[in-house]
Amino acid sequence: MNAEFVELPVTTSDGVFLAHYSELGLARLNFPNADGLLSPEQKTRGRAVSAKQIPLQILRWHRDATEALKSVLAGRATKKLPPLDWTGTTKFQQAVWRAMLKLGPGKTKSYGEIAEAIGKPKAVRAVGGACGANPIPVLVPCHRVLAANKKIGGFSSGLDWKRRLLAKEGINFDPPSAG
DNA sequence: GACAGATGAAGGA
DNA sequence: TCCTTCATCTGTC
Repeated sequence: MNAEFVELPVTTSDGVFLAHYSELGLARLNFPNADGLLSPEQKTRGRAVSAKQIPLQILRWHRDATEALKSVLAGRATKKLPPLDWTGTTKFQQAVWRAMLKLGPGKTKSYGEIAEAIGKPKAVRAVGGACGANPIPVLVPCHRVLAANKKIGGFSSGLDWKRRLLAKEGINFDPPSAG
């Protein structure tokens, strides 16, 4: 397959994300590195992309994605999402991600509740696996999925990001100080 | 076919 | 209340 991917940076107050677009829509979103800057790999790819002609359609998707990303980072609901390219993923994963898209800001569900929502209440561990395979974090709010006892669970891009995103939506996981 | 995983629940100290 | 162990289901190699 000769899938062409266009990579564009998304500058936010939390750093520079990197969005990957295919001809079908947004295919991937990379977090900034710890410094909030583009990683060396991202910088390299960015230079390569800058010389390309970017289709107008992708520029529109990028505008939608940028607005949506900033909305999420501000703790607000996303007004409009670009089409998401989930080519190469399984139906199960897509069902999990669609269930997550229904979660509004400040709302959380457990892995078990997500499993129930897609009609497979016992597939809680598989839901965790699908979350980890999520190529478009933040916009597909896998950070809003918690363990059953409201523990933070895990996050493929680092628990620090998960805590930060949840904190923006009014959900804090800092342990209550002893004193 | 076997193994691994971002879970959940139950039992014991 | 915390830790350990077992059961369950799906994805990947």
